[in-house]
Amino acid sequence: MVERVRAAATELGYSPDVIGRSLRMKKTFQVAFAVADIGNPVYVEMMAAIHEVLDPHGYRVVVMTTGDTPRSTADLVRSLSSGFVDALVVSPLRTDDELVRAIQDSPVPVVVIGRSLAAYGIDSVSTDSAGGIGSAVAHLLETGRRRIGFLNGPLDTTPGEARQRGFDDATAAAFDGDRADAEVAEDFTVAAGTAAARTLLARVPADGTRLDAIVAANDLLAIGAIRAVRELGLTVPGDVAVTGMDDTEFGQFFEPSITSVSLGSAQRGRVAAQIVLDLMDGAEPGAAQSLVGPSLRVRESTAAVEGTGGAR
Amino acid sequence: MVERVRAAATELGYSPDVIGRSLRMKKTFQVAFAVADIGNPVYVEMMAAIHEVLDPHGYRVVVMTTGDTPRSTADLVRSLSSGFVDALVVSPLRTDDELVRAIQDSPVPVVVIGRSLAAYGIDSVSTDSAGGIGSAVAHLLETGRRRIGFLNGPLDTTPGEARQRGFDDATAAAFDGDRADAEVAEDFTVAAGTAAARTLLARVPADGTRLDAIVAANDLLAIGAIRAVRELGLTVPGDVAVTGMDDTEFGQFFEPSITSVSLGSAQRGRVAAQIVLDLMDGAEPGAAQSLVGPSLRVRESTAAVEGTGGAR
DNA sequence: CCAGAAATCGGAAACGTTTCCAGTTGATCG
DNA sequence: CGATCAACTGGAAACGTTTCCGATTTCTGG
Repeated sequence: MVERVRAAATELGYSPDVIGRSLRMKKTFQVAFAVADIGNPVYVEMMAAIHEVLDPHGYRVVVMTTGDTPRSTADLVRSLSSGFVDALVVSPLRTDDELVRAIQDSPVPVVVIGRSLAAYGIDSVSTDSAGGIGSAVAHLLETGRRRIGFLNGPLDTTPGEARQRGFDDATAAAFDGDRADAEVAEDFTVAAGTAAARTLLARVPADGTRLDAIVAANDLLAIGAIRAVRELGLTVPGDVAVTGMDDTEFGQFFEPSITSVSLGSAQRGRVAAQIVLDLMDGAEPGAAQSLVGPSLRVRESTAAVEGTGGAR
Repeated sequence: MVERVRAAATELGYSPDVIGRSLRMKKTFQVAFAVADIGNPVYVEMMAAIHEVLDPHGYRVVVMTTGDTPRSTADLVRSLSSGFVDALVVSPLRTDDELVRAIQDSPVPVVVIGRSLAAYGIDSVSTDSAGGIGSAVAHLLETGRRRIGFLNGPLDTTPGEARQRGFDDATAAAFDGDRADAEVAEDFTVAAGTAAARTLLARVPADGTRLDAIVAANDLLAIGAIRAVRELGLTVPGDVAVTGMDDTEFGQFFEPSITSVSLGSAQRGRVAAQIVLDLMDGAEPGAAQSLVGPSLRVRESTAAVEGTGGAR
């Protein structure tokens, strides 16, 4: 009997109404993914990974944009109380008390991708971007570079802040912060990177040593840096080595291909999605704290220079 | 009184339950966007544009992946009958009768981005990618190129088929198809582009004229082509001019920056979203047929060569 | 001051599903 | 053959909202 009904159901093209079902079951089978800028390749990668994990479990992914203030992100988190999703994955650019409180008060599970909020009992997936910058610096020193410039994005963002700390720590450890110089670009774009890199390259330090390496806080800034280097008639990696961060397709296909620190965006997305599934399955909130380690992908833009060791 | 209630509502952080509301109003305030590969920059751009248009009207965007067969896309369209969205925007790689029928039978408005389905009474937003290829060919001829190769992706896809037709038409019109040669890459990627471009460049035509221009069916293939050209010790645009299609950020920042035919992905997304809004507002289905024209963005990769006119 | 109209208000139905319970049927064992 | 128990079946309640309708109150004009 039951199979005859099933047969008839498929025959007639009947599928149960999701809304009635949701109302009764108090479950929407939807998960929201919220970021400031859905065009950013890093977030696209995360979204694709989240979708990939959640889809087989019957969950749909709803895209939301947060705006770039913690305030608007908090508003969005509060709007979850209207009950259109079963959980939220959010990657905020900046975090403040209001946002933390909104997340803590959320009626549905929330997982944060970005900085660890373990201290507040919030499930989060973080990465060690500071350490990633450190590994880029180490790689440059190992391949014979002597004087390193840092091209960062805005310092009042979570990534900008962490990466700055990473650079300062790494250069302090290596040579007391000497032979290191930093410059902040307007934002994480190629154009801003070119502008800031020009400033960085124009500076002549006291001891007269020229920059022979630039660590950029993401791949777009790295491309900007390469442009600025070439404007001066210098070559990459011959005169100046350049590293990026995020390991985007962009950087892989650029010429020269760009040495980049992968922060495992797809992996972070997958992990966050898995935590969300566990949470909806009744796991203890605030218990999941995951760290996805950075890994350096060495490519052409930091090739050691024959003979001279890369310094001049 | 009503305002006191409103005040109390915000005070207590109350927001009406979306599900109950949807059940009663028979409206979910959600629109689905379905494509085969959400990682593709073109689709990302569309999605961002759709989101941008729909968000202010209170609609959420749900991401779906179709798989790349018309069959799985049709299944997805049929699944709309469960009523989780108010409308669908879909951009199928391939179209067949089953898909057309599924769309016609859909209980909610569907807008197709891709090939025009006006003949079937389906609202669609299309572009003239064939004409776009034509304008690339024309530009190359105007800047003195003499022998043109075409680097296409799979011919059994809607874009691949249209672009091939565009190239054949344009070269037939210009010189009876002489001095033109085509090669099909495995798919629309850099690696496949490099491989196919090698084959293309290796061919020595009867009259001995070497290729001095390559028209690629998208920007990734164009980058692949540039790699293959450089492998032979030739330069772009000096020896060989290269054009791409889609006008991605990728191509803009590549060196040389790539001349590309913009198909207005963002614009197509916006238009589709607007049609969806009209349809949900009671507009006549099947009436909206929009064409977003291609436009050539000339950049470094097709710069005319001084003196020689680019031919050798 | 009253009749009628307008505005306001409260209650009930409806949306489509799942879940629960009571009632019925069928089977098994004493 | 009868009693007990299991399995199955059908009906009703519940989920949270909006909408509709009738009833009550308020307002307006004669």
